[in-house]
Amino acid sequence: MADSPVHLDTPADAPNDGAVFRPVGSLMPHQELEARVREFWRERDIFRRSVEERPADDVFSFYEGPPTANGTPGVHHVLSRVFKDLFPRYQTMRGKRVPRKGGWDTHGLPVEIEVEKALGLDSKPAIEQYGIAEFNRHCRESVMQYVEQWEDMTERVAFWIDMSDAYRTYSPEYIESCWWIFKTLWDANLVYEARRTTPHCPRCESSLSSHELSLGMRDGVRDQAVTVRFRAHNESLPPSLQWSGHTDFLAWTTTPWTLPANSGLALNADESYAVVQLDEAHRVILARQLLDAALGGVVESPTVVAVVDGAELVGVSYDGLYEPDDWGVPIYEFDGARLVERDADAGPPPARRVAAGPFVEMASGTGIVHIAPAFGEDDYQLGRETGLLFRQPVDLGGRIVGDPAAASAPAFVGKWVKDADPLIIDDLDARGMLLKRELYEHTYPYCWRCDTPLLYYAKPSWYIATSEAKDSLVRSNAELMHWYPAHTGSGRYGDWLSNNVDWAVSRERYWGTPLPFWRCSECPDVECIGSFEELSQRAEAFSGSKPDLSDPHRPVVDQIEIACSSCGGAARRVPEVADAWFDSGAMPYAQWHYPFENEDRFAERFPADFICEAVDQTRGWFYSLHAEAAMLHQAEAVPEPISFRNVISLGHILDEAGEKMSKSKGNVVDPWSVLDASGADALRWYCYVASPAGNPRRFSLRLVAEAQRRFLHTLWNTYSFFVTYANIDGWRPTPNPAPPTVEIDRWILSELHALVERVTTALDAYDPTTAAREIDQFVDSLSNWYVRRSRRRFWSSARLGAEADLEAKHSAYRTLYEVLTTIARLLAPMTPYLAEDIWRNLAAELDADAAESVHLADWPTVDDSLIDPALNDEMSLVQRVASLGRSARSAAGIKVRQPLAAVSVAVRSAQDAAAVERHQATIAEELNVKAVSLADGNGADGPRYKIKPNLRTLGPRLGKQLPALRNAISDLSPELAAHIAQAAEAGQSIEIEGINLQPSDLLIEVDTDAASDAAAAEDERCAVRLDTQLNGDLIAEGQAREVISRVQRLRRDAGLDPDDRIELRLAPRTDRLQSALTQFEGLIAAETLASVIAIDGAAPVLNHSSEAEIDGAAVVLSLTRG
RNA sequence: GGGCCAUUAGCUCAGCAGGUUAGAGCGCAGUCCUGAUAAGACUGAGGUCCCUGGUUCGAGUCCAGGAUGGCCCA
Repeated sequence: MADSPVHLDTPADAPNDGAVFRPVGSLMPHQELEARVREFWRERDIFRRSVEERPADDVFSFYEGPPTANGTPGVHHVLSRVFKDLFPRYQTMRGKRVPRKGGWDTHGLPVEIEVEKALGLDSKPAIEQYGIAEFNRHCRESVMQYVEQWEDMTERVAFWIDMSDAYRTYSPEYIESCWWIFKTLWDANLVYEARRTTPHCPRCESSLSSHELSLGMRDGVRDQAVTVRFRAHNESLPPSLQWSGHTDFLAWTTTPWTLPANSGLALNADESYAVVQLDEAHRVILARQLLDAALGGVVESPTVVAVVDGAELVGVSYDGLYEPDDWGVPIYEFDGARLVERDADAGPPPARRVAAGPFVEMASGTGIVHIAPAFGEDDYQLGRETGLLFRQPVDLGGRIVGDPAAASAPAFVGKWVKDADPLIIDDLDARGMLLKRELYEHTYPYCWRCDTPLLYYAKPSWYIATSEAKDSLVRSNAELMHWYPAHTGSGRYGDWLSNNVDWAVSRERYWGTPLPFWRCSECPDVECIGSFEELSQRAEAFSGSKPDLSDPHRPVVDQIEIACSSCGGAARRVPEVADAWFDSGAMPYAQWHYPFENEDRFAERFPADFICEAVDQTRGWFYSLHAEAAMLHQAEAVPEPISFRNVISLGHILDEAGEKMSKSKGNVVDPWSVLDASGADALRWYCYVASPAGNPRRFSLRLVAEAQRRFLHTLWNTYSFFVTYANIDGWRPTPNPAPPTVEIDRWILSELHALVERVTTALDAYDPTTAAREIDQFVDSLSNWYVRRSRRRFWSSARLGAEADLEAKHSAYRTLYEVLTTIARLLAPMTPYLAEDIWRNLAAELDADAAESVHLADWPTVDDSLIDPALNDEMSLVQRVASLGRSARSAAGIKVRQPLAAVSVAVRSAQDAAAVERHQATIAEELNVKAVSLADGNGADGPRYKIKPNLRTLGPRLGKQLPALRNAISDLSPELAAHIAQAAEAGQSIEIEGINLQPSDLLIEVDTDAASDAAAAEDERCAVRLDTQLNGDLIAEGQAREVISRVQRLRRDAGLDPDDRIELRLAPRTDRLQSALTQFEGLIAAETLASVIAIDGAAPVLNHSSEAEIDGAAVVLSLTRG
C-alpha cells in the first residue's frame, strides 16, 4: 500500500531493551489497553487533530441527534452512538474533514413529567400554583442531571464528539433561531391556527400526547352503549321511502354526552341499508348486514320493507336530539380549517344531514355513525370536508355548558359528562328516541396521572402547513435522501409522507420554546416575532422599558406586551410552547444561532452528509429535520429542501428474549457491565457484525463475549504472534518492500487487497455489517491458514540459526506486517482501541513518517495489480483438498501424525488439476503424506461420469419438457454417459430425447468411489483418496512424530521458551522402537531443538522427564536445557 | 384498524438473479491436532425454511391470504 509505514532508523526512545516492538501477551488486556489508548488520545489531542488536519474545504457534515441527559444511558444509546461514530471516522480516513458538534435535547413533556413526579405535582393547575418559573428551573436542572454519566459512556465507547461545544436546545440563542424559523414560515403564510381533536384530561385540563395515552389505556372498561333514533324528514327521503309514518336513523354510541353536539350522521355509501317496519307508525333504517346484531333483544324477526344503497340516503335531513343553541351554546361554521361563530341573526341554522363517511365500518353498531365534530378526529374531518356545523356543548373541564336556568335547558346542563349520561339516556327513553341500551366492554384511555376518563376534544392548535410542501417532501425524500435500510425510506417514511398532514406544533405546556406569536387583546390580530431584538424594540416602544430576555422561557416571556400593529392594542404572547420535535428539527440552524451568527458554518454543513438514529425517529427527528428544511426551502430561506443526505435508521436493541428493553420492564442491560466484561471494541464489533443496521438485534453479555472471543481474540493472537517472533529475530520493517514472490504471501496480500475493496464498497454504501463480516472472515483465514502455514518460516532462525532461509523468512515478516498494519486501518472506524494499539506498536512508534495515530492515517488504497483471482481460487481448492483429506483420515481412523505414502486427488477441470500439481507440497504437508498425485479418473473400464442437466440454462428454454429430459439423463447407461461426456468435453452438441443440447447445458462430473471408500471423501469440486498402506518407514516415522509431540509437551511443561535448546535423552523399552527413533534421530532433534540427543534404552534420566507409550512400547523421555 | 419489518438448526444469523443435496458461528456429542491461539480440524445429532393457497418444468426465494413477534401510526 502506498502509505505503508516504514522504519528507517532506530528511534532514540527505542522500547524494551532493543526489542523492536512493545511485547504483546497472548491475552488482550482490554481494560488496560483502552485506558492507555484513551490517555494517548487525550494527551496528543488526537480527536481534534483528526478533524483539523484534514482540509477545511472538504467537509463531511455530521449532525448529532441529541439525547436528553435526564436519565442514565442504556445499551440502546450505546448502539446509536457506536454507529454514529463509525462513518465520521471512516470519512476522516478517506480524507474528509468531519467536524462533530455535540448537542443536548432539553425540552419536552417527558422532562416535565419527571419533574412533576419529583415535585409531587399532579396537574397543570398544580404546576401553575407551584409557579412556572420555579417549575422550569427544575426542568432545566433535570435535563443535565446525568451529563457526567453520558460523557463517561461516550468517551468509553470511543464516540468522538465535541461535547465542549455542544448545543443545548434551551439556550436563548437556540430559541431565537427557532423564532427565526417561525417568523420565516409565518411570513410565507405557512403557519396558521386551527382546531384539532386531542385526547384531553378534563381534570388536568390538558391534552395528552400519544405516549401518555398509551400509559393509561385500560382494557375491559364497561360503559353504557345506546342505540338512538334520529328522525328523518319524510320529504327528504328518496321517494320510494316516503310514507305517512315516522322513519328514524339508528345510531349507536358509547358516549351519550356527545349527542347534544350532533351535527350530522355518516353512513357508508357502498353498503346496503335496510328499512325495517317496527309498527304501523314507525320505521327504522340501519345497515342490512347489522340487522340482527343491532336489533337483537328488541325486535325479533324484523320486517324489512325496503333495501336501499347507502348512497341513496346521503343528503337526507333529520332532526337533532337536542338543540344546544337554545340554551346558549354558540354554533360555529367551518371556514377551511378555521371556525367562525355563526351570526345569531342569520336565522335558524340549516338542518342536519346524512353524509357519506368512508370510515364507517360494518363491524359493530348500526352502520350509521353519529357525528359530533367537536369530539373525534373522523367527525372533525368530515365536518370540515362537508361543511357541518360545529357545536361545542362541553367545556374543558368536562361539564355540559349552558345556563341550567334557561327555560329550554335539559336536566343535564352543568353536569359532568359521565354524570350526564344516565340523564340523557332517561330523557331519550322518555321521548321514545331510545331503541336500546346495553353494557359494553371496550378499551378506553384514562389519564395516567389522575385516572380520569379522557375525552377526545377538538381544541385550537397552531399548525405548520407542511401539506403544502408535500410534493417537495415526497420528491426530495425519493431523490435526494439515501436511506439505510432502503425500505424505511420508501415504505415506513415514504408512504407516510405521501399522506402528510399539517404539523400541529403547539403544546399547552411550560418547559419548551415559547411560540413567538403575540395576540392582540382588542382585535383578532396575531403577529409573529422573529428575533429578540425585534421583541425588545417593540416592547420598549410599548411600555418604555427594555424587557429582560436573558431567559426567554415562560413565564417571563409571557409578561412582555407589545402594541398591536393593526389597532395599537396591547398584544401578549399566546400561552403555548412549541412541540419539542420542532426544536430538534431546527438544529441545523439553531445549533449555530443561524442566521444571527455563523452563516459560513451553517452554509458549509447544511445539509448533513450523514445522520443516524433508531428507527423510532423516523417520524420524529428524521421528519422534523426534513420538514423544517422543506418548509424553509419553500419560503426560499435555505438552499435545499433536505437536512441530510444519508441516514441510517437503526433497529432496536432487544433483550435475549426478543423484548424491547425498557426501564418499566426492568430488562435493561447496563452498558457498563458489558464494557467491563468484554470491552468497548467487543461491544462495538458485536453491534456491527451481529445483524444489519436496520434489524432489531438481541443483546446480551454472552453474545458480546462470543464476538470478543471469536474475532478480537483471534486477531489479537495473530498480532501477538507477529510481535513475539519479530522481536526474537530483531526484524524491522524496511521502506517500500517489493511485492513478495512466495506464493502464500502473494495469496494473503491478494486476499487483503480484495478485502480492502469490499470493505470500502460496503462502508461507502453505509453497510457496516457486510464490511465487518468480510473482515471477520479474512482474519479467520489469516490466522488459520496463512499464519499456520507460515509459522515454520517465522521459526526458522530459532530452529535453524544461520541455515535459515532468510529471504523466505523476511518475506513472511514483511507480508504479515503489511497485513496487520492494513487491518489496523480497516478496523480503525470499528474497533478504534485495538486498531490504535496495533498501529502504534507496529507503525507509529517505529516510524517517524507514519501517522501518529491510526485515526490520523489514511484509509488503505487498493492495488489491483496485487489481486490475483486465479490464485485466490487455487488456494480455496487447496483448502478444500486439505479439508477432504482430513475427513478421509478421520473416516479411515488414521491419525494425522501417522505419515501416509500418497494421496490422490480427482478434479474436474484442467485448471484445477494444474493447481493441485502446483500446490503438491502444501497438500502433502497438510495431510502428512509423502506424495500427491492426480487421479486420472479411470477404473478398470475407464472413467465414469455423472451427468446432470443445467437447469439454469435449460429451464427457461424447455419448460414443461424438462422433467422428461431429466429422467432420460438420469437413466443413461454408463457407456452412453461416458460417450456423451466425452462429446461434450470436445465441444460437440448432443441430442437426447430429440432435444439438442450444447455442452453448457450439461453439468458433467467425474464419478468416484469416494462414498464407498473409507479412506476417501469428496465434494462437488474434487475428491481425495488416501493410500492407507503402511510400510516400516512410515510406521517408524509415525512413531518418531509421536515422540516429538511428547517431547514438545514436556518442553512446555518444563517451562522452556520456544527457542531454548535442549539436551534430549530417549530410553525406548523395545528394540523396534529404538531402531525407529534412531532412524529419525535427525528429525526429532530438529523439531525439538535438541542440540544433543541420545537414544539409549539405558540412559540416565535428565531434569525433566515423562513416560510415554508408543504403539504399545514404553519410552522414557527426559530433557534439560542445553 | 393502517403501515413497515421479521419469522430458516437449541441460540445468533447467512442464503446474491427462482435451479439440482439449505449453510455458518456458538452450544451439544465424539474423534483428532497443537510451541501463536482461553484457539484449531474432522465427523455427528439437530430443519414440515411460520401456515394455507397460487404462479412456474422447478419456490426458503415470487404472488395472495392468514398466524406470531417487533416497531410506528390511528
